[in-house]
Amino acid sequence: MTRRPTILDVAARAGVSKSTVSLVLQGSEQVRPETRTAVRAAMAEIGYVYNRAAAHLRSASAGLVGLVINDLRNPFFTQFATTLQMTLAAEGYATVIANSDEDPALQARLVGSMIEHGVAGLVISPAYGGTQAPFDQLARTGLPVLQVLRRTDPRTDLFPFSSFDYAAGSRAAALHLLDAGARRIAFVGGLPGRAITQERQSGWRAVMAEHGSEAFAIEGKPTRAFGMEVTQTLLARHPEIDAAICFNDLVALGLMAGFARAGRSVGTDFRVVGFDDIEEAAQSWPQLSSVACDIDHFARDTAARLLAWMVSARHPPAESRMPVQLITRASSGAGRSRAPGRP
Amino acid sequence: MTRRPTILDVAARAGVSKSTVSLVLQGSEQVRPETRTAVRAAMAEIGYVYNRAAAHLRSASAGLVGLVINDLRNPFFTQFATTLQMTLAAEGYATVIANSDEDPALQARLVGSMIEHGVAGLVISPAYGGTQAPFDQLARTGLPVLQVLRRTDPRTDLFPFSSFDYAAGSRAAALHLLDAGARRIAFVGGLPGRAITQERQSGWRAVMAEHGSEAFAIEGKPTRAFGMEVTQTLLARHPEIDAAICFNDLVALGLMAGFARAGRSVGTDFRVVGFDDIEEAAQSWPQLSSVACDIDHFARDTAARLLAWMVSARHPPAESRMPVQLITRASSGAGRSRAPGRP
DNA sequence: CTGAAAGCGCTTACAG
DNA sequence: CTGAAAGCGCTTACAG
Repeated sequence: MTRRPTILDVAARAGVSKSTVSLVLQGSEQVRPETRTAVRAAMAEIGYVYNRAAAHLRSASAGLVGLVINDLRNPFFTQFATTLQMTLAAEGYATVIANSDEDPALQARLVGSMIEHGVAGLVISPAYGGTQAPFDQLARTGLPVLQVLRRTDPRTDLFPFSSFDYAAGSRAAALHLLDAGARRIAFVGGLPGRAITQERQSGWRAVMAEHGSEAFAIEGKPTRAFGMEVTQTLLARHPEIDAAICFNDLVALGLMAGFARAGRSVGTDFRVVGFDDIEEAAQSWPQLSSVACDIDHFARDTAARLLAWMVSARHPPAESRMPVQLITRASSGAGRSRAPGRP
Repeated sequence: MTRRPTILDVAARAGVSKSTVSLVLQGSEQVRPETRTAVRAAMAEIGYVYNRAAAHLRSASAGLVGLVINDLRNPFFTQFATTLQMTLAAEGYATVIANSDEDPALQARLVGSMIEHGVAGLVISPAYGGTQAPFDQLARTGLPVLQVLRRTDPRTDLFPFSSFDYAAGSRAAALHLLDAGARRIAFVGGLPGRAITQERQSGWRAVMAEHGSEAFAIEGKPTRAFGMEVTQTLLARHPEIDAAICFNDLVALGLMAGFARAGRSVGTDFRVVGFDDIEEAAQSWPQLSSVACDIDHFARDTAARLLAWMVSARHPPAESRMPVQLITRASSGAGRSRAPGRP
């Protein structure tokens, strides 16, 4: 295995100086087209590979962006990660995706590793718990850092936060269920004490208060298994509940599987609305109504925000909320109509 | 924003030479413990951050591993990617995960980008189609490269291939269904002409041949939607079919949703076995029998293979197959027993 | 155990 | 438009 060719080898082959090769590499306009072509040909002939480490050492950026996700196995985050990566790739940035797996210690190491690798910016959906250390470290670097979907560091001036307008979504879901004939609407799932649980409950709570109904919530893990579990509780101990807004679609699908097992029909006896509108929502039976969060749009928006900050030093607003949309399907006893997310 | 501190700053602060700092950075034994402690303290005080680009430029490796996945949105691959990343992280390697999204052109760019970033090794589950160009480029670098789950380049001496023993899995599934009382077993899903479709069919084909039954396959996309679609075809035009082995669990779940919609019961009238044993298989209703592919084990195994190759120059075998296991549940009319994957 | 020197492969002003 | 020179922040022998 021979030594990897460098710009010196390319320069020798093409009969120019290495500065010229460097300029061609950067797509400079000040090199004659013929020269450029000759240099490109020389590169191809000797199998030249650009060495980013060297470029990075001398200049500012390696064109790397870091993405730290609390749970990459969750399809919602996977979708966000892949779309963000592809959007940034179109702008010439490579994205390093890492999964902190809800582990603050691992997250701290990942953030450290990304800084060492010289990322030009970072997007983080943080794990809960742990210390401020990684954010302090990030603050010291002065790097553009975006908190998305979860806010664990309150310094949104340093780490701007963006998420969806979940409150509007749960309000729309509650109004829709009442409209469809539901009388007692529970909120199912979501870990207690978490900001996102509170946000996804808030619109529903407001509607319940407006209607003088009790806001009955059963909190728990955002999983299918928890949804199935809740079915038992509901059937055995809360027969008066005739509808549920679920923390996410997984809980809703679990709840529906539980009703199926009990031989109870969803969409008439009991109405369900989920959150996220994952692909499966439209493919379950009955089809699941859900508050759609356009994660692709959100990912592209996040990329644009980060690029503006990295490239043009345009600092994003401290907090922003993307609108959501209620998609009504059979599980809430509705047809195919669509109601806007902001009533 | 001030200049990032370098080892020179650390050296000045600690009152040693920069070589000593470098040795401490590498955890060398030849530095006195007191000196080491002093250097570490100096680093913390001035907020020193290791510059990997510089280290990489001078020495061999940046401790980076590349992972290119054809469809990172597929939970099976997501699980593989996250487990591989975490296993390699435990050995001090950072993994750059990228999604080629089944696009050969994008894949070529991603491979090029990873080489430029100086990865020490690469794991690829390749997209189908496109040219050999990226593999030729990889061959020129002499880098350790592992093909996993899909083999698109036949040079397994250069790019060792590993996957699951799907043939044994579909054989076990077919025998189990016959044993449970099924008479006519179809194979549903899997894109025509793909090696993996052929592999997942092969054991079933062999069993059908041994029993003198016709091997009836309906090929198609590996999606829930396709599974639902097939239900119509089956009910309307092939009432004699009383069981199906599905290309993957998504197809199987779609098929089951289709039967549910038609008011037909799965597990008695019709038996279903899926492939992959994704989390949802145990949470659907009825629970789905499936050929389990231990993707976590496979990911750890892949990491070990790659590390052995990168670190100790131990070349893996050209091809290897990991055993699978048939998990029988209600969808095939079985109890909770487990039958081994290799009958 | 520690220090002085060279060099990894680029980019960046600066001359020409 | 092109060339010669310096330097990015490390690691690596090599002396001491």
